Amino acid sequence: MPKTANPQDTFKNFLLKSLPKDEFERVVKKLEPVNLPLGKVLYESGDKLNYVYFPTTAIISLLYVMENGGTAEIGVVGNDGVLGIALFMGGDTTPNRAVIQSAGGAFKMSAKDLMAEFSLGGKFHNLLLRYTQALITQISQTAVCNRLHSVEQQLCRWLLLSHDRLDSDKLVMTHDLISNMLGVRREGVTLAAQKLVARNLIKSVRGTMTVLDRQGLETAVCECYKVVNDEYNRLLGRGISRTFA
Amino acid sequence: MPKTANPQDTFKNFLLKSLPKDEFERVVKKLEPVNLPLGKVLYESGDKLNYVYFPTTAIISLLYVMENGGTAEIGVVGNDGVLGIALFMGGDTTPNRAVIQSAGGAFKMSAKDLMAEFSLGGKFHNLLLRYTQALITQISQTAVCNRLHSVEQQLCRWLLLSHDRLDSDKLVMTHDLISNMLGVRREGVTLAAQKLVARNLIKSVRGTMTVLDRQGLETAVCECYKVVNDEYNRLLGRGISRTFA
DNA sequence: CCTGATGCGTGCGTTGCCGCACATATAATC
DNA sequence: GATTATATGTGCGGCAACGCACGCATCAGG
Repeated sequence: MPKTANPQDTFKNFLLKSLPKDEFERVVKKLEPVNLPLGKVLYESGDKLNYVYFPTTAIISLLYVMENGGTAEIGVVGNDGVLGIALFMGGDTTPNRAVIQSAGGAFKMSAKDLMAEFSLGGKFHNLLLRYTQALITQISQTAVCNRLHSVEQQLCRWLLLSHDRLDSDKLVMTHDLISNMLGVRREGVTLAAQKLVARNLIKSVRGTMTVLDRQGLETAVCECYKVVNDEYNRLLGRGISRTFA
Repeated sequence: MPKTANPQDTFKNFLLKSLPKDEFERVVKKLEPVNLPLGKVLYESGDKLNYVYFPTTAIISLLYVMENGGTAEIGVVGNDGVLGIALFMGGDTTPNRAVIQSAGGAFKMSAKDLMAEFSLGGKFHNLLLRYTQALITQISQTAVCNRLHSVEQQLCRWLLLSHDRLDSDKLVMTHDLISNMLGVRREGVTLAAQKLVARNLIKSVRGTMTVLDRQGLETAVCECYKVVNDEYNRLLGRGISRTFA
């Protein structure tokens, strides 16, 4: 690991943190810290994956971009996991765009190094697959939520997913960007946000949303959030949710 | 493999068919043929997975069941793949229900046997992971489609996904069942079906829908179908689509 | 052949979200 | 502190899908 990196930071990523000592020592040598600014596109649809990313404080959004330019988020990756699962799953591209939803740090690892460690079949292999399974649940539940729930509920879910992956209660994010993630109108997000503000669950001012009442949000959200969270707990042995952290 | 089974049938499943000779010989000994009637529930949400299933002529629907009883399909498994990926991904349960959408045959394999072969890290391991990646794309695109496309487009997609996994052009399926899969009203399916009938793309009579104009359906469907199909092609080296079969 | 069950067609009022237009409010720049 | 860009608030017409209710067609079993 390059001199500038703080080895302590690797522990902010739950996958890396969960590795046994020997594997961790080997993996950490292959990691390179990177800073990821808001809006940066890590992968474009169809790109060859040269690196995978283990976020520490950054949050990455997986988006599908339609032919007509419309977008919809299919999942989100933060300190709970890794971006680039398609690599070890055997494709070397994905049909999705990966964009930084919240600026922050991550560690990147080359495709070659990742595959070398993955093929050893140790805890690393196991953890990556379990994480993938958890991500599948997240994507599945996104599908369900898109089908059956209101914009307001989906906004709650989105806020909680983001909040879980942040240190702060403040999300730097415009209604317009959120609308792109959720695949709804910007006005729809504004309306939904207003309802949450009226219930004193969040604060929403120009470019930032602040979580005021985490528990309240959890009662307002649809069951989808809990389903996903329980799966993360079960599969990765640790809650992502900050409620039970 | 038990005496009753026809070894030839294993080739109807594309994953099994793609195995190299030595691995195939080993795997096929562990397979047991089963007949799967319409509506049978193979896994309930949270069930421990004792078997995985390699469909040959059956089609299995992966459903999420909401607390209020509402359902939505997140993906479909047929002769293109295998039901029970959560097993080798490291969970031993899934939060979804798996139900037979179209009656037919499959081969089942015990969890123990599957894991033994999977852990050898051969082509079997590789194929299962690549298939999982393709399934992830299918689920992702379901999420996108649920968000952005009309019931009519989704019905087209659903019809094509089913048609691809069948020998026949006739789908034994009521509007009511389809509405449960798509997570929409029964009347919505009726309306959408009528529009497709008016365009001479399908026939729809009490309990069966028949594909009349496969190409026409493909022009009517949203891009989601092609995205998924291209990924299956790319990852598994063979089209699922019957257009290019 | 009758009867009940099942599947499909249709109408009606309601709702949630859309697209658009535009007003206002808050930064950022000079 | 005036100007410009960006972010949010609001209103309006339109539409797709919803929930509900009911009628009609088809099928299975006595």
